[in-house]
Amino acid sequence: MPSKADITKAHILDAAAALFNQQGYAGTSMADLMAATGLKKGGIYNHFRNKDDIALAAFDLAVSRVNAQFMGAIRGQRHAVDRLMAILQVYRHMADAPPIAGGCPILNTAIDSDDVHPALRDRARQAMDNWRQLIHRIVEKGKQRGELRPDLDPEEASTVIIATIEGAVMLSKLYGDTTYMERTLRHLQAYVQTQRAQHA
Amino acid sequence: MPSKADITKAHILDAAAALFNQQGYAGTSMADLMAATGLKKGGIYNHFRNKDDIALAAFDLAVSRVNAQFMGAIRGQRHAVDRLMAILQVYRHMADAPPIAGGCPILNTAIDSDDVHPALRDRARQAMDNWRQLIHRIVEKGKQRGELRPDLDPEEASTVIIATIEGAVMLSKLYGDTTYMERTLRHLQAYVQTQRAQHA
Amino acid sequence: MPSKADITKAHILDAAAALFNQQGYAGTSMADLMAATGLKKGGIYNHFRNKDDIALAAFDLAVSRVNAQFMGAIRGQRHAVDRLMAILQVYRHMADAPPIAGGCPILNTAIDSDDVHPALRDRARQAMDNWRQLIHRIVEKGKQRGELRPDLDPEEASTVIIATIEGAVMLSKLYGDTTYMERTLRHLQAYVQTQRAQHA
Amino acid sequence: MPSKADITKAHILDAAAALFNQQGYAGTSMADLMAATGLKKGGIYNHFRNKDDIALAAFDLAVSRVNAQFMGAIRGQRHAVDRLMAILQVYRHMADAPPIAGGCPILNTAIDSDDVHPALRDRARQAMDNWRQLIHRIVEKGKQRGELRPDLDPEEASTVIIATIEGAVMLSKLYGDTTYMERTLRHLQAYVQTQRAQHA
DNA sequence: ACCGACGGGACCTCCCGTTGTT
DNA sequence: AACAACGGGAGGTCCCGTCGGT
Repeated sequence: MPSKADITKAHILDAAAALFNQQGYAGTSMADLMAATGLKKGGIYNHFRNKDDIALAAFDLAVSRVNAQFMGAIRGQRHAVDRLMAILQVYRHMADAPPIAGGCPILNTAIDSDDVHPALRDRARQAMDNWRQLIHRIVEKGKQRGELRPDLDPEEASTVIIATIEGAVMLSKLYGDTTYMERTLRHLQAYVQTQRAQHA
Repeated sequence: MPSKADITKAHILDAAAALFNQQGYAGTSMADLMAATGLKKGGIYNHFRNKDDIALAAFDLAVSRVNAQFMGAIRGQRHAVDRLMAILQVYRHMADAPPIAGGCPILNTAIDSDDVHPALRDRARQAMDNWRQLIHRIVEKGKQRGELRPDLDPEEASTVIIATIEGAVMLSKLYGDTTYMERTLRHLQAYVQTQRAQHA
Repeated sequence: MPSKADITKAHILDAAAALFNQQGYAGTSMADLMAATGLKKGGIYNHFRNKDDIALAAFDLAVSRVNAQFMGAIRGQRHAVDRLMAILQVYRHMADAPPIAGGCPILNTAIDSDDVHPALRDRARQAMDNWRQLIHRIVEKGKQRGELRPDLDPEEASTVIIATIEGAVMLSKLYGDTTYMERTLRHLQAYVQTQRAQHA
Repeated sequence: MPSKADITKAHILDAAAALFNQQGYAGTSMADLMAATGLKKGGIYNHFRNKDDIALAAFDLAVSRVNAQFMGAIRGQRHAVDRLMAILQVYRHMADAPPIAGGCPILNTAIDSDDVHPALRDRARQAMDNWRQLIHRIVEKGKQRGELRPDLDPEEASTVIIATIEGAVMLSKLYGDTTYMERTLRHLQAYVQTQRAQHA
């Protein structure tokens, strides 16, 4: 049973997540937040200590939205290859119903916060760690189960997959054209299939 | 014979390129530029109309620095595979002597300017176009010469290579660890080698 | 029941009306307003969007102050000649208790805004229209009632009276000497008396 | 034989007179002057110590232009009434070929400088004195010669004529409509004719 | 005699955060 | 819990004037 405070706080974070993800930390003002939430300054500062506080919580919300998509996608899949393919599939349809406006929050925050906002950068690192470990575990477990080639390095697999996806997210966003994402996903799908263990 | 104005302007752009690339457009203030250049506002505004003007010129400078590295790297190479490998090699040693502080200016500007600064975003698009076409031409010519597999799609190759590199730049920067770049480069090198045409 | 905001806003406009009327639009800075109101920038910008907004509202206030004097003066008078004389009388005693420091706001704004500030100039036109119509109506009604000569042109009468008064305001202000105003009023009073209808 | 310095100085003053007369002292920047003259800052400051210096000299130039029109108009006239009518006539055709853009420089400067720029205000006073004395002398001499009514007060005549004209200048400028000037001139011409001495 | 480069400061506006009030 | 009012400062831009060069 959410209290009124929780509802307002969630409402603020919902708007803040979109704004910060699109405009960046320095590019988003409290006035932007006031306009987006319909609240006045006092109404916002009742729930957060300062702009930093909002940005950090909004980042967490944005990441959790994206993660929810991953979790939903891999839930039904048991085989490591299927799980990896499911993750890739998430990005194929992300343009249609994005979990958060403005592209990948981890990528955005990593670029935006670097050299500027250590607290945010640490959050971005942590979120990236979680994502890397998600893929890492899938690969590790797939190897144990004999679903993936035994010589596949989980570190390299997770790094390559994530790097390629993030680069594709950037390209598609920069051009406003999902073609770049699709080309990249095709490549990654082929790569993943290549890692499938060969049955004797 | 560069005039004093040219020297000062170059000095401003040198500082601005580093600042904007690290802190972003909104995150960089004219006061930052004053501190970095040692000039006062009057001295800076004598050479540029406004902050936008500086940011755009600084971006061009940063991109030209990176491009210069590419051009130098592929100059000695004739074979398409060698040329692509040379480009990858540039990123292997980029951490040691970066052409510009703060990482890839195209990536940074693409993320920073999106939804916020159309003029900068257009510059980023244009710079990205140039880079894509560089790789595209190498692949195209390589196919014509029979150096690369005839079924290799130049669009996909350029997209995949760039996306993966940019993602790796982001990862290495986020963690302050070149391991991610190295892993990714290893993967890309293998990918490029795979595209080499098989002689009968 | 005026809210605190209304009081502060009125306080700002009171100071702004005097400042703009004396120093002009370009000659009055927000720092001047801060000093005159005792408020800081945040306090002022909470009530007005920008300097223009303040200047326009301050002009309206200044004009309304002057108009109030006219209305009070002609209230007790029924005869057209008496009404016109009452208006002239207002200027006779204006130096003792000016409704607004700095002289006639319409004159000041007309000169100050011309070729420079279209919005202010339009306000000045509108205020001048109101004033002209006030005199115009007095003359028109006086003719209908047979109080004024039937050959008197209301347009010319209002134009001449206003032009002469404004010129006198300028002269008296320029020299800091009400003699010029008094001479002019004497002339206008004689002019008005001349327009009285001759009874058979 | 004007030196090059004189030519440049006159060129600057020519532009400055128009700018200051239209935009006022505070509303005119050195950058405006640079754009209008085609000179750079150094070129202007070679001939004037500062902005004040330019404004004062430009005002003198503007006034001398207007005065030249008066002098030319009354030169051919010997009778006092004819001379006064000639002065009025100057304003009738001023809209067609104004001696200086922006209206009467004395009026503009009187309003613009009041409460703000004592040096400029003193110049405006002095220019106004000259003008008043011009009319004063015409009236005085006209009375001595028996051309004007012996009971006409030169002080009142000059004050009324000037005040009315200046008010009309303001009205015509404010509305961008010479009708107001024409109505007022008609009134003043009738007034002047009334002052003609009655021959026995 | 004119231009070029620059200092140092004022300009208006917007910023984030705090306080008092309802 | 929300708003209204405000402080104090930083934001980018433009200002006037100086000085070295040519």
